[in-house]
Amino acid sequence: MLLDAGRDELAAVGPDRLSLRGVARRAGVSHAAPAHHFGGKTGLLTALAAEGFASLHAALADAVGRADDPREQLGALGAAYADFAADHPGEFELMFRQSLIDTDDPRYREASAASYDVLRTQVERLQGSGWRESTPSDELTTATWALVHGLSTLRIHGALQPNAQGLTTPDLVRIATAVLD
Amino acid sequence: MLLDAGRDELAAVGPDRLSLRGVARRAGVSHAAPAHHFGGKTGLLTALAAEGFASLHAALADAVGRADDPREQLGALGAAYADFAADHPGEFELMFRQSLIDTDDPRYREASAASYDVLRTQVERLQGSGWRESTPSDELTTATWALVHGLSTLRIHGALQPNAQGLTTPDLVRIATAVLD
DNA sequence: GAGGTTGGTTGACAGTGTCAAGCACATCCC
DNA sequence: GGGATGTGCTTGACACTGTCAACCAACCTC
Repeated sequence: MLLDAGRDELAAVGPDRLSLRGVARRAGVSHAAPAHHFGGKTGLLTALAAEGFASLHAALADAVGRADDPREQLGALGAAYADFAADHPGEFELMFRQSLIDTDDPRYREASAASYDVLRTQVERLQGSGWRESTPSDELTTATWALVHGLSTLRIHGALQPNAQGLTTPDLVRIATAVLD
Repeated sequence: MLLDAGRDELAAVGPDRLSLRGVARRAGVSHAAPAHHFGGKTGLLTALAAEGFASLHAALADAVGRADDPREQLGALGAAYADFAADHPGEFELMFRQSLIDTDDPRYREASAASYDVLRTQVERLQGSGWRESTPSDELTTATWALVHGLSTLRIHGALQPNAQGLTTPDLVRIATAVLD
């Protein structure tokens, strides 16, 4: 499958160095087959990004299901997000590179919105039990997402904080919950 | 100046589509001059990223100087960070793309560490006056940076939250301080 | 004035995305 | 059965890219 080859190439070299011809070599097809099938490089990358959001969505939904207490569920969500970013850095980076993908693609929009909804629902559930009731839920969702997203990306890029490279996912969750409580 | 042309090209097309030959055309020199001068594409991009961190550092230091109250200073820091990201999205994106630059470059390391130090100093000053005393200062700095960084990048990419496109910098600061207080 | 350093130029090379043209093969319609 | 229509892919070309070796013209230093 061409998408599998693309995912492998993405994991191997990252979104910047991914080439259609490399994907074609990996899949054992001619150099122009990927572009033909997906309409161009943007098409393949968009499909991979949408697939990435679908995987993230599955991981988030799974994380929510594993915990009982709403507060633990939110922590599990954050942990799943950070783990996904660390385990699939190529896909994760691609998912937010609007210069490489077509953000108007319906499958991409749908997949990213579904992930967002998992978090929003969880934040609203937690607010329903009294947590930060006075903050508008969309703003609180944005802040939560930004915090987890920022921690995840800064850990991947690892450029800024001198000590951030060694942070484990439980460390990140602890830092985030300390701020959010 | 070759760096000026690089900065212009970065602002015009972004880090992904920047080409050395485009920079050369803009500067009116031969196609190989930029690579010759900076040792390769990575060299030019690293120089631009370091320059970007120097600009960010200047903006942050300036923001701290404009306010009196330590809490207001932290808000001003966040606003300056978000404004920088919004005003120079190409440079900002490049500064965190470790696949495009040489993160071991001493000037890059120094410039990014200087920006981080401004925030760390401010967080410690605020903790000295009683704010979140029990949280380790490096973790609190990391969380603050991650929150502001996440808000800034998500606003630039604008992909996730349905409503995040219209958020102004004061909105972001309000959201961040509501969470951090 | 010789020798080196600095800051370029020119021309080539392999690799890239894209596109038009074609080709094999399956499926449908009669 | 026999075309017609599509689908999935190949082939070959094109312009563009980063990199590299070779060369060159100042300029400074001794």
